[in-house]
Amino acid sequence: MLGLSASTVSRALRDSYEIGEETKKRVQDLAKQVGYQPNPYASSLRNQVVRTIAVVVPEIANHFFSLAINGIEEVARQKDYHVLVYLTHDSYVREVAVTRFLTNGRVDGVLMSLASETKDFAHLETLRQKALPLVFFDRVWTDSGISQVTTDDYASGFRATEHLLAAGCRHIAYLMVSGNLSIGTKRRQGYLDALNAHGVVHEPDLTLDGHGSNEENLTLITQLLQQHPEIDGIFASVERLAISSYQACHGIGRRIPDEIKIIGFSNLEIASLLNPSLTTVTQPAFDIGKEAAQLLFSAFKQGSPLPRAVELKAELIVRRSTGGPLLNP
Amino acid sequence: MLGLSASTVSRALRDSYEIGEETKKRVQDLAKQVGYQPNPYASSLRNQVVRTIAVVVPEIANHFFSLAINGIEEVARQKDYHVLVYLTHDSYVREVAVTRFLTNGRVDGVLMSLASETKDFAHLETLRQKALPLVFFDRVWTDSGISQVTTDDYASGFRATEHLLAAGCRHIAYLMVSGNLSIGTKRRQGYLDALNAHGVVHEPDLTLDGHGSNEENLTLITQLLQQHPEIDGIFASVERLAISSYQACHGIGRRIPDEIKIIGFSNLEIASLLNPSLTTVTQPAFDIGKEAAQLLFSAFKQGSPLPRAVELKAELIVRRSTGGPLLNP
DNA sequence: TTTATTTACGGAATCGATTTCGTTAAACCG
DNA sequence: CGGTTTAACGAAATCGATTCCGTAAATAAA
Repeated sequence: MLGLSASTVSRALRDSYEIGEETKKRVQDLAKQVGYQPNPYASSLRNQVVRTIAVVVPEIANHFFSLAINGIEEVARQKDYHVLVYLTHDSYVREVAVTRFLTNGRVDGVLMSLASETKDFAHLETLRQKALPLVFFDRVWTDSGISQVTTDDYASGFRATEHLLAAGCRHIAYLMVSGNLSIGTKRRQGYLDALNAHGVVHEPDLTLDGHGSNEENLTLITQLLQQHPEIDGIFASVERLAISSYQACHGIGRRIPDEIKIIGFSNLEIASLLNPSLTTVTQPAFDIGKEAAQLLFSAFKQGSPLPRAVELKAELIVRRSTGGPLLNP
Repeated sequence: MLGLSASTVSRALRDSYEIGEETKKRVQDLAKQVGYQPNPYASSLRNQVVRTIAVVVPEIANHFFSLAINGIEEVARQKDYHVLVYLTHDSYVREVAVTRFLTNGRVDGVLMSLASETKDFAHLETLRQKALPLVFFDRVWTDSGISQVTTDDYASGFRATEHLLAAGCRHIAYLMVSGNLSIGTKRRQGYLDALNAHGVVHEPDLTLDGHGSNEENLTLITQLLQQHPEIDGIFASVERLAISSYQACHGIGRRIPDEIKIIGFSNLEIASLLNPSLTTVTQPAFDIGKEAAQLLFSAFKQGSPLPRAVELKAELIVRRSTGGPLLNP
């Protein structure tokens, strides 16, 4: 439109020193006027940079993950990056499929929270081989030497269990989703060590693996409570299982906190409005997302900085479900 | 690696009839072996198709939207499409900025739920001009002639109000987030018509615009309840405001449902576990997402099929907060 | 005044995949 | 057996933006 070559236009738009001031202005003004926007994929082809990252999570209808994505999006927006979201629904097969099509230059980096089914990590080695930056958050591959952002899972598990013990519980059920992942093992180790530290015998029968659907979990928990009427405390290591526990107790008329006390990892902002209000171990989900994204972006800048493992602290919020006050935060 | 030209390889991988069977097999086998994946952006440059859609929503830490995204992702995955997620945080400026960088071939289509601030739609006209397929869901631009998926907002607003009236309420507060958007006006019209149909006078002072932060809304609602002690019912037209209403009532010791009854639009799967359990108008969020995505994909196939307006039905689930039974779904 | 630099821009190669247009050799037809 | 068709493949153009390389004109240095 201005009788200039494509190279001149390109340089003018990128404010190159090679272009005269007047020409630059004419180009930039016209570009603004006609709303010109460069095709991002054409430039990615030259630059080998797409300004896009992938977020791979087990689920999205979950407070922890939606808050984490919120944090990630915030950082990405500031850096002018775009965010692709993929859900694995906790399926290993799906996770492998997703990682496969991320290794084609589709994204500059990946933020990932592993599926609970995942035991084998070969698909993640592929990312490393292709030099695709990767940062885990929450559900991490611990000994991978890959950057990760987690919560103080062991300490939180210990504190949560200790809190139940202090509230008088002696038969504490432990509900988890994955024996493979760090969040499974670390929180569980905290639970075991706390029992041990307080001289309470660990009863393996009281551990339940709730990796299925919410309906299945509700059935399993109900059965567990009926088969073991001695259970006087439940430690739900993920939010979904805390909710299912409430439903199970309501269903069979078990009174919380009188007959049974419940504590759960959760980011429900309405935990205080539940009946009764739920004592939670609340992870800084938004900050975990932000921190993970920042780690990823720092990996873009440097060649490859030392992989870092950041651990943020979770907060124990005592409410009515473990005998806390009727009115609470 | 096989001494073949790029054109032959490309054709072999796409199973072209122009390539000999034996050559095809050699190429395909080697591709599998070395894990070859074509660069999606290079092919998008030729095909003018990126197999990527954008989802633009006000927020993500919200049951309705996270469920809708879940539905969208499900359809996208089946069609082998990728999903970019953008958050507007209900900001008009942000929404305009997002639409701007979607018109560069970055995506093949857009699914959008409008920011509550949005009153002007010029930025969306741009999408139409650039022939970028667009489908609204939930928070739609009603008279745009653009495909949209909504809930039966008017009928739901009417039913919800009628339910409060039947429960004995005579001074019903209406809490909303946006007077511009259809979900604001339609639900509100249902509320007004229901009052009218039952001979109850509408009190304009009892309508509150809660477009700010949760903290601000909590303050506003608390003030409203204190200034109008006659209020015996609250109709929260979005989830966030229902939660803030609970907090306000708890905060100033207003007993639900004895002194005040509350009904809210909500997709909280734990509405039944709240104290007291919350009567909800529950939208089929997952299906809305699916339906919207399917509309978008059908627009890809056809040149441009007639814009369609799909309306799904919301469900009124009566629980304790409006005097329903103590045990409920 | 002649040579060396800048300044300001255009041409063409490049990124990776696809596709149009040839081209060669074998197969087929009358 | 000469001419035509078909099968199977390669060369080069293409998508849009960027950048290396070149070059003409203007300016500065010698």
